Amino acid sequence: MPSWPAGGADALERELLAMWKAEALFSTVQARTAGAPGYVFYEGPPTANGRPGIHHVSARTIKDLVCRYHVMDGKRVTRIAGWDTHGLPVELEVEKQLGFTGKQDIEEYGVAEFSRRCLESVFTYRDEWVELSNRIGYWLDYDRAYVTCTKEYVESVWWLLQRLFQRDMLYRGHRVLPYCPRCGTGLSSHELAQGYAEVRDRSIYVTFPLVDGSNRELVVWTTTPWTLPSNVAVAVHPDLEYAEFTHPEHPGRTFVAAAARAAKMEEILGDGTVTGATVRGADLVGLEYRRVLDIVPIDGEGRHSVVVPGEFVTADDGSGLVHMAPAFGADDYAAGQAHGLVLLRPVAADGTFRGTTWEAIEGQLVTADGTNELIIRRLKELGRHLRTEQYVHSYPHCWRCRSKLIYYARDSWFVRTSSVKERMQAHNASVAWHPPEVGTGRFGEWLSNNIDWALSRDRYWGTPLPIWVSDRDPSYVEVIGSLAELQEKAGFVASDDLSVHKPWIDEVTWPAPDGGTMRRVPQVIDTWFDSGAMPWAQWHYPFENREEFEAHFPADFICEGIDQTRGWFYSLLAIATTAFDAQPYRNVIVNELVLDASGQKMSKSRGNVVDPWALVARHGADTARLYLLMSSQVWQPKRFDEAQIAETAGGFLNTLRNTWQFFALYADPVPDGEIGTPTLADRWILGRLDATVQAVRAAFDNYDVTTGVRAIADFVVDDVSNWYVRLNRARYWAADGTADVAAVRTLNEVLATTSRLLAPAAPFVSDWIHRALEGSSVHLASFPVDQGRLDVELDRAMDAVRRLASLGRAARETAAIRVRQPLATMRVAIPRGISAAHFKLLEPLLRAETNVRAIEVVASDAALVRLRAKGNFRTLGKRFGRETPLVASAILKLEPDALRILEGGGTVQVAMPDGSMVEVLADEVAIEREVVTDWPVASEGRYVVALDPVVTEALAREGLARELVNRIQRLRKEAGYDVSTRIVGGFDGDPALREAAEFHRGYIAAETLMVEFVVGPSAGSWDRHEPVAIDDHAGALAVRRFGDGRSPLTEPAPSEQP
RNA sequence: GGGCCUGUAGCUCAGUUGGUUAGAGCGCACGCCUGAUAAGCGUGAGGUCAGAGGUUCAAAUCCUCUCAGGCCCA
Repeated sequence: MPSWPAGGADALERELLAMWKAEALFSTVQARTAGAPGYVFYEGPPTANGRPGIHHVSARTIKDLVCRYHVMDGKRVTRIAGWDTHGLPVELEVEKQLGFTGKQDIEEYGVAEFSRRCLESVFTYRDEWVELSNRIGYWLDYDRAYVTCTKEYVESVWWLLQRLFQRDMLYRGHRVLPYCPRCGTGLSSHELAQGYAEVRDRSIYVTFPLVDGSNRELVVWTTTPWTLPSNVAVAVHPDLEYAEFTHPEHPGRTFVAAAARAAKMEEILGDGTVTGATVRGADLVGLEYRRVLDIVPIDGEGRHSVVVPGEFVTADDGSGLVHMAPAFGADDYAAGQAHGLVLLRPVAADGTFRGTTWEAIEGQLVTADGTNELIIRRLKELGRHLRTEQYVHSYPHCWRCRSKLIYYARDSWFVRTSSVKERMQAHNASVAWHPPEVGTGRFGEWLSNNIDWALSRDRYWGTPLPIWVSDRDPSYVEVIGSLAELQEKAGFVASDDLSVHKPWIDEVTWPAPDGGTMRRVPQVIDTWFDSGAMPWAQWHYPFENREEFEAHFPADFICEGIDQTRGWFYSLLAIATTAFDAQPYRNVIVNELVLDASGQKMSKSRGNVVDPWALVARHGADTARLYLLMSSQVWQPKRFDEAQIAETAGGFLNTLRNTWQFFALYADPVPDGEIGTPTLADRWILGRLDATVQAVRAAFDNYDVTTGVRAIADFVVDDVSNWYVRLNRARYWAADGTADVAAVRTLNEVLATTSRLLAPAAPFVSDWIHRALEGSSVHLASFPVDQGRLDVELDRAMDAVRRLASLGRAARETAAIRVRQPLATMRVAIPRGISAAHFKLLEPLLRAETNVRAIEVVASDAALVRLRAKGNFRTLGKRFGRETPLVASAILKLEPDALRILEGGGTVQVAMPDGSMVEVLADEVAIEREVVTDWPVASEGRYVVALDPVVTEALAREGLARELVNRIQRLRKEAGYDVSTRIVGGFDGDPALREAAEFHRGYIAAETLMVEFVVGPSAGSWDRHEPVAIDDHAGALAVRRFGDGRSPLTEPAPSEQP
């Protein structure tokens, strides 16, 4: 049998990778399952212009496990790689290379060349992604990977968009969007989420004088002074109380603010503030005021300088009166729509003031500190400024360039997702989320607050919106759904992937029916739409591969990080629902973040990022995979502690390797022929194996990968290595040189089946073992099936034996009697559920483990045992409720006769404190045995052992003999003998030791492969000759090889062993 | 401010529908084994189940609040 590769896990895994490559193993597996029933997996496309990190290893390990499991279970699993290639990250990377700072640079540089560079940049790290995935054993088909920027992919996306338009799911509108002035683009909410940061801003209180003839002034609070020139209304809550405040320092002025903000007003105006009459917000609605900064001409239609009602107004902060600039806030825009307000937009696309009558502020960036400064100073000059406060809040920033975002009304195209909200919720309800709370919680919440998907982006490198509009009548719109249509309308032929992108696609025009020209709208679409379109677009559906698409929709399984809640999880569902009212995926595993050892998020700035390559090189991919799978549930944030890797996953693999090495050492070659008679232990371990198979299958079927992998590890460590192999070692090195056939075959099966169980989780080491044992790759094997060999009675009995052995050792420890010293008797008590017959069969094993001559199971009638009754609260509670403790304490007082009745299944009466009698049933009482003895005792639950501590002369002699064996073995080792070296031994010592040696000479000789054993003074040359001290006995031992030509000894034949 | 998750031994984690004395691995201490040996095994110590209330005969488990950490959203 092959020997375990030297050089650690890395060497073993690289050897296998080379083998897999040479064998084309992945394509072989795929080909073999081609005709099998399908199990559909979707790979979420990564953006390959960033490097893969440890969390990608985590997600890919889970994906790989589930896919491998289903393949081994006889399914066809298509595993197509995908690359997300569009979007702002790509553009920004190119901008960085070129030293650009904004869209103007791109325009000047030329969009054509810019797009070319984006295409090049997209695959910067593709090789690293492929290599790392490959290195960790993640199998994907890269040959037909879907790439979102190919003309085929784009065509499928266009087809989907056309379908949405036909279904009235795509429309043009305005929306106030978070907008990055530097990048010149609106951000989607999922992008927005990534850029919140604590900032300190100035907030100001300003006053708007009413023009109703009173001297009242509205107190308005804003955190964005730059929006004040665009103010057209003030919102009040119609049900809120507003009060008039006056102060001697402001003679003749009356300030209006929410009554609930009185304390704030006093803080602003100072001590002596007088609170006057109150009025409901509804009564303020409709009042007009004088504009505070009259620097923007009002040219549009609509109302302005008016008080409007708003349900969103609160009195939690500010003044309870909210300034409205409809172009620069979502609430503001909605209020503008509702109340017919004019839309003032004195800000250009680059975020600077444009079109004001105030020269100083023209061209200033609205988010710049100096701009606010200017405005505040002017407000002070106008006497409208009341107060400036520091205001610390969480404010959105551009997730890439860190610029402060502004909210800005833009022309946009939307997907009408809100109209199918209930359908999305219904589809979501039938998704099996792991863990479930993501589906009901985070994702469910997100869906229930759904708003229309703002689809368009004012950028360059993305799937162009396939919408052409007449330049004469903007209401005439055509949405293109295929390249063929474009060819028909405009003679356009897509020459390459770039040709369907900006700027080339923008050159495609055709005459409009109204006499104008059909020109494409300038926008591209949200990259998330690309990835969410992959179920269709990866097949170039519907232009090709219709059968493939139909066979691969919906997905049985996807797995991504929690950050995809608003990303891919949503875009898949939104597209499937709006376009087809279909559910796109059935089972989802959501994996959480990988944190560093102290629970901090990994980030480049913290410098705590784990390099996956270095990690794999140090520990091996299997170890890394197992650690990520085992250490905690994959949907919990994982503290990544490298020290823990070696402890958890490494420990398990170490045990597995040792077990293998033990097997290879003694069981080579695996004997042919009939298996012979399996021992109880063989039957037991095969039963455990089947139970493990069942547990692992149940866990994997339920997408609980952690529990499944843990079950394998527990089986290998506890059942196989620590118990089965340890107890059966002697069967492998039988004296005649041939190992016990049943033992070898059993362990062979256990290891081979274990390697198949483990293959989805740890594909390298499992394959190595499987090849060594079976001569074929584990990845071509079937996932094990439970063969029903679990004998529950035997299993329980063995479990009892293991517990009792442990207790026996504990009892020895308390009595300070070492295990080598045989003892006469151990009394044990076991729970009623253990089959006596099976226990009896296993008794020799327990005797050997605890080194006792006899085991007595104490029965209920044994004098040494006292029966004690305890209430079984679980059953008692159901029947007696409040009375439970009373009944339980009455049960404690039951007499032995009553207990025997209960043990036999009968019922008895117990006396309650009030003198009444109640009947209790057998299953309401737990009978415990207490060993009444002065022997050393150890117990755990209902398991009890008591050891007879008396060491008789014979036992002492035997103990000494065992000690001698032990010392001779050590000498053999020191002398460097092979395990099969026959030896000659010599011993002399005090009378007790000599007697023990003589008496047990046969036993000693057999244990140590001793051909001759000289007891008493002897001469001659020895390889080793050393004094021994056993307790207070002293002697000397010597060994040498037998038959090495040295002087013969004249010893009588060994005596028979007693 | 809202939503979700987490808090159990020094560390990492289990803990079923509430039920008798809350478990494991690692680490630690002590010991065993020496034919798996640059391995293996055992025993032991170690816990106010984050805290406070509540429901219940009975709470790590259910409810409420508080505290701490994380994520997401405003």
